[in-house]
Amino acid sequence: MDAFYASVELLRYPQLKGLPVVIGGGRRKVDEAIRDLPEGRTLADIPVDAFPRLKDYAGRGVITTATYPARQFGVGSAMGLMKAAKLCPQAIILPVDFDQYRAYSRQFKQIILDIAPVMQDRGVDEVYIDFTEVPGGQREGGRVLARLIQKSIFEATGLTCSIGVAPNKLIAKMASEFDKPNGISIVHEEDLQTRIWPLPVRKVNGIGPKADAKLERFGLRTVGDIAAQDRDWLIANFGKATGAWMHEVSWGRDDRPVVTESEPVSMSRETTFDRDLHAVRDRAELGAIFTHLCEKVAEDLQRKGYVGKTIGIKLRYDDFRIATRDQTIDRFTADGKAIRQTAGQCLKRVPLERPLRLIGVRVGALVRADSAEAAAPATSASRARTPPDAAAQTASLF
DNA sequence: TCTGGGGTCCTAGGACCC
DNA sequence: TCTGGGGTCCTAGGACCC
Repeated sequence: MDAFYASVELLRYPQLKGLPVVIGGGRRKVDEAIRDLPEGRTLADIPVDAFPRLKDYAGRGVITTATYPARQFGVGSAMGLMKAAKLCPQAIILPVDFDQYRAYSRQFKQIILDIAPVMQDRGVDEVYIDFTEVPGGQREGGRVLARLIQKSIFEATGLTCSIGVAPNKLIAKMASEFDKPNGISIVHEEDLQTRIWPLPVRKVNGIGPKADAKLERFGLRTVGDIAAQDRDWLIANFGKATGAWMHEVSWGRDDRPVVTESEPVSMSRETTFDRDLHAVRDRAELGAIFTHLCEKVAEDLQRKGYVGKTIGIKLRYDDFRIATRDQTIDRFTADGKAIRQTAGQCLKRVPLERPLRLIGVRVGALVRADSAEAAAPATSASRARTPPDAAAQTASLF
């Protein structure tokens, strides 16, 4: 989907069309500014001048989505609000409304499913679709079906998307970025050298900042540069799995199927504070937030019908380093109090001297609540062990 | 005044078992 | 009298993705 969150916001505030708009996460002030907007006859009647501007509301947080006019200023996803405010102070800022995005997400995915049932979920705004067996899926190399999907989604929602059609997921994903927004790109196997090899390695789904930097150190900038290397050389320098994978990918090879169903592995909740908090000085505030996160995860598990037995915490310190601790208990649970109890034990094992920026709670090793496993006590093989108290002096903090 | 939130997968060491 | 080999599970950290 094209600029998904922002596009959904423009559906309710069409007066913002053509303007630089950014969606920024988790800023209470922005939520309040939107709540306090003057009432128009409809949302579409609220004057543009009444909307909050980035320069007045930038704080701790990042941009999740920017409209195309905002991108003209160099503003983009994952950019800090402070930096974005310098590039485009007059941009309008709106808070994230996940419930709304999820609703549109369900809608566009259902439209696709009705046309092409082999669909893999890739988050709220992206899917893989296997056209192979869809009647008419091969017409004009897939373009006819791609057009039908675009048209159906637009007519039902007013949202646009960009589609890449290719022999596998790897190439299709890259192709989907060739013609944005509202475009269709078809890439054939024989287009590898002309259309894929010139791309920077970072365009490969799975090559992130670290791999990019390492490849750069070897002077490898493009996908073609990787393809020109010996498979054995890649393995020698990047490891058995990664090296072999890079070799396959650079030659456009990918045999992963489109997976239509999968079970969740973990569920978590985390929050970044408005200001850094200290385990001792801000103990009460932290404790309340921590308990609340445990309750939220428990609600999530119960609503979706899962139980888990590995409870974990995550801390982000003021210096951005991350610490995680987890503990596996001997019964599956989705109970807030049980989660809080074990998460509290985890907290005792982690250093709490530095100010904290974020705290999170996670439940993993999930099974469906109605499964046989969920009811059974731990087997001897998976018997939980109690880890030692590594930071006993902080034991009383929570 | 840098840098969200919710995920998956991989690696590597250690415990433990047969 | 020197301690093999294979397997699973658990834990911590890290890379990456949307």
